[in-house]
Amino acid sequence: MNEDVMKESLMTIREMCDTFAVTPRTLRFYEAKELLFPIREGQKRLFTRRDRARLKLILRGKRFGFSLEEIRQLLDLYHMGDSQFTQLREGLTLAQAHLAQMEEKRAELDDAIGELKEQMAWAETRLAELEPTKRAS
Amino acid sequence: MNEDVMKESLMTIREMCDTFAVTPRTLRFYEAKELLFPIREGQKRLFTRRDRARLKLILRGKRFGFSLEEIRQLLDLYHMGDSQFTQLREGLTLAQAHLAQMEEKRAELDDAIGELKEQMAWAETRLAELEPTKRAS
DNA sequence: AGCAAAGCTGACGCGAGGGTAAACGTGACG
DNA sequence: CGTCACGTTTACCCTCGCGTCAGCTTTGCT
Repeated sequence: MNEDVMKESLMTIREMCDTFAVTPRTLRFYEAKELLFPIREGQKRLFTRRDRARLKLILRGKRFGFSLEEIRQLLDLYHMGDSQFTQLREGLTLAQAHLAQMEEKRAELDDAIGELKEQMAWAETRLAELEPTKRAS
Repeated sequence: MNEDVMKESLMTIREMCDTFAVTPRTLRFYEAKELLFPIREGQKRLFTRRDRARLKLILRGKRFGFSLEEIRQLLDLYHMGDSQFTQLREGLTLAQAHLAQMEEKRAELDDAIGELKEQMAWAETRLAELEPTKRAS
């Protein structure tokens, strides 16, 4: 029967959490935000292949700094898209904007790291000045 | 009188905002979090030199990725510190931890940027494959 | 006296969940 | 059959760094 097929393709929330290193709370949160659509067996959620694919994309999107809302739109594009072409083009446009943001962020981070290092060097100099004084007195 | 001295050393919330490019809300928020201690003339806040010095450090700390709570602790160390030595040493220790975090963050960001670029390149390839197909059909 | 601008307090909202409680289900064991 | 221990569900408040809104007083200008 298709029950066997289902058994292999459906995962409980626990299995999902172990597989993807997220908490149950997170999966329920994503469901509430309409990012995932697990089916229900009684009260329990059962996650399909589709949910797993979506979750992978969600986690990847988060690493790229997309907001959950942006990710939801991209996922919707993916599954509702009449034309793969349009999906790809819109996805690319969004990705380009985000790439720019990420590179700007990295530049700021570099500046901050440089400035912090300077401050630390200064502090160490002061420390070196103070320590002998302490010993001498 | 010392009123003149005060006038020079005290700033209204507006002047503070213009000087430091922050909103009134931010200054009130920092006061609520005990990062700033403006004096009151009636119900109006008047910010002292000390507040300005603290605000500078707050904004710098934020650029370094410190939380406001961490910044508060550092500022308290600064003003309450019996020994400058201890202040500097503890500050340095905290700074070292943060520097490590920042560099880790930058590494992750670099990875994400690289991965995103790969994905974009792949998407462009697909687009290039799809576009002629569209024209040919 | 009237009115606008600035300032004040207090409360609620966001994003992306975390934490905890209370209730419900389910399986194993005696 | 009871009950013990879990696992899962819904549901509500907490976080952080403010933004935003409503409603109040205070101040200055005409």
